[in-house]
Amino acid sequence: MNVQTSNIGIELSGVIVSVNQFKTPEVLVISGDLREISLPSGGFDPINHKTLEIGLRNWIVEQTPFKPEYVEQLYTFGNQGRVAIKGEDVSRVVSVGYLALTWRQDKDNISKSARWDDWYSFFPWEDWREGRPKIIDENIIPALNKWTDSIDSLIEKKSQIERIKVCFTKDESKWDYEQVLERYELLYEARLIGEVFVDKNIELPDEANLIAGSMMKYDHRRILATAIGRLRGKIKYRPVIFELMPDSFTLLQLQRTIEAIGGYKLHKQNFRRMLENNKLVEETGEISTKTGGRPAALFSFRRDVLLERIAIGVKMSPTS
Amino acid sequence: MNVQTSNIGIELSGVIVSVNQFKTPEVLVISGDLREISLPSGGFDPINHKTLEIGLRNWIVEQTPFKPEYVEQLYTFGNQGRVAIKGEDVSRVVSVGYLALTWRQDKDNISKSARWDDWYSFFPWEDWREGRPKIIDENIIPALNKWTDSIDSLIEKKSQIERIKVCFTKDESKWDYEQVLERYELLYEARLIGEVFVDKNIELPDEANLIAGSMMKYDHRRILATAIGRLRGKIKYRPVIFELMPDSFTLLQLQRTIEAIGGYKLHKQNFRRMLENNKLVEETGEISTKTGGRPAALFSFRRDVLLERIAIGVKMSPTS
DNA sequence: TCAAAAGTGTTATCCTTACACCCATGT
DNA sequence: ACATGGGTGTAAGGATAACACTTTTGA
Repeated sequence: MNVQTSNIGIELSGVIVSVNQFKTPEVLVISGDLREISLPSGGFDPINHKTLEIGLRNWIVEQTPFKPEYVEQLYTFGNQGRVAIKGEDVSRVVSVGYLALTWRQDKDNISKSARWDDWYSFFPWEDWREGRPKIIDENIIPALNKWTDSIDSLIEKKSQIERIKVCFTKDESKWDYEQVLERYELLYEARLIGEVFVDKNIELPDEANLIAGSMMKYDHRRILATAIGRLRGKIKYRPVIFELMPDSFTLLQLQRTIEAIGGYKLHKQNFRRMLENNKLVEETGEISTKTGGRPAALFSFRRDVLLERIAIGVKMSPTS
Repeated sequence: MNVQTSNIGIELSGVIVSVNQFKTPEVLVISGDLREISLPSGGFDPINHKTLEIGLRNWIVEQTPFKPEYVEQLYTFGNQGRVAIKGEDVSRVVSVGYLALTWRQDKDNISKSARWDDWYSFFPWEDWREGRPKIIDENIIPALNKWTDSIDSLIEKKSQIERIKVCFTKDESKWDYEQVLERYELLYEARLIGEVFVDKNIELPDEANLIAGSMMKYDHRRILATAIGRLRGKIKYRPVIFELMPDSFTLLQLQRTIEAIGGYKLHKQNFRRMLENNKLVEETGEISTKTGGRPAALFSFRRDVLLERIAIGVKMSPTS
């Protein structure tokens, strides 16, 4: 068998997601010595890890006070940038990214090195809940235009302008909320993502951080972008959203959680009608008085739908 | 960085798909010495392969007379079963699966070791175009029942029976065409998939091949199952189907190709209306007289949709 | 009394699904 | 003439998207 067995390292990284107070989508990060932010991660150990997923779970338990239930593989990255130097060996690192979902009650940070960060701090252009983010037209588009201006090849220039139009369209109705990775890659190529300079061993310009969100170590921000895009797509056809909810919740809490993930607002009545049509939730009979207004009926997820029709999710187009 | 850099091998495998004569979904396979069937594959070489995908493409070009354009990563498998022995080293093999789509005209096999196989020869229970496959009720269900009968734990037995009900439901309207991998895994656990015996180093019972389709080497059939499920899901929301079509085609040819992938028949008028609604195709103005009946208008894919609205695909529920 | 959230009514439009029938060509 | 595939009309039912308004609580 033609399989190379040395000079390759496999890193397992987990994007652990939780929505804080049904409002802020957060990701569990490790902050290192130099204020570097990274995902919980570690090498795959073929002797002690029966499977890749078990390996990842081990690292999460070791590095954080969390033990997620729902875990799904995202993507395997084998980019050139990632090289590990160990003694004399120069080895490539292949990175397997995972997505984990969990609900949590406490809103505090949870240990010295691990904490929860708003994922939009890494992708400020992805949160459209309060309308089109200003950063897009004030910073990103001008910087992208400056970049395309500097491209010599006319064909190349035209195709990049087209790409910008698709990724950051002016027409709000055409914004594709799932293209998180595509937008990240575009900004990366345009050198607006700070990680480019680290990857290429160039000095970091001052503006880099300002324009395009907080940096992460290695390719972890790329993995996070993949996770957000995947999750946004998945809630539309699989009922994964309930992994992020407590056992019982009000309908508005559910709506706000979906909005936090999707990055856009939903229409209340239509959202509730959709829930009814798909029979996704059922009343528990209890009532919550702590919602800040009129007391709300509490609902819980109908676990049966997992068995009945699997192709059910939260299909909703953005509306306010 | 805690990344293990030895005793791991990465294998790249490609599921190269083409639909023969708008009818038979086929996968490019390599047949080895002992009539073993495998996917085009090889090890990731961190020195010569810039990225995983480039590595895979290299192997495909080396092992087959094909050069696919559309390539997408499927999943990374790190199962225990896969162990490589090289000299004294015992190493784990992690397997990165890819899906490639291509159109081809010739219906013949293409070289001594590489050939096209109907993918349903590996998954005969997945082709519902002529109704519910007989193999399900005649072989699979009885064998699965025999298996659950032999389970001691009552809880375990109940949960496996539930799983069978979901995977191989009697209610045709609830058959989930995308759950190809889930059904494969169930059959694997029930020991109806021949590969189990190879993986566990047990002698192969005679019936194994008969019940549950042709075998493949290593975990290649699992990768193929993943590919089929992914492709079936993807054509519903991305216009990937056109990667499998020639530049111009009749509407029935397009319909038959989708049916081949999906494993079920579509309703002609509704299918055409959907194409119109989504503006997926446009008339070329030409007419084909070689279709066997009344001459048909030829259509081509409207490439613009890739730029316009990306969330367009072929959403169709099964109907005859 | 007012802010904040809960909860209900209605309508136009579009998509889905399901009917069934006629048309043009080659053999 | 008939088999084969090409191509169209119509209608019921349901989902979507957009309107706005009333109700109940806590501060």
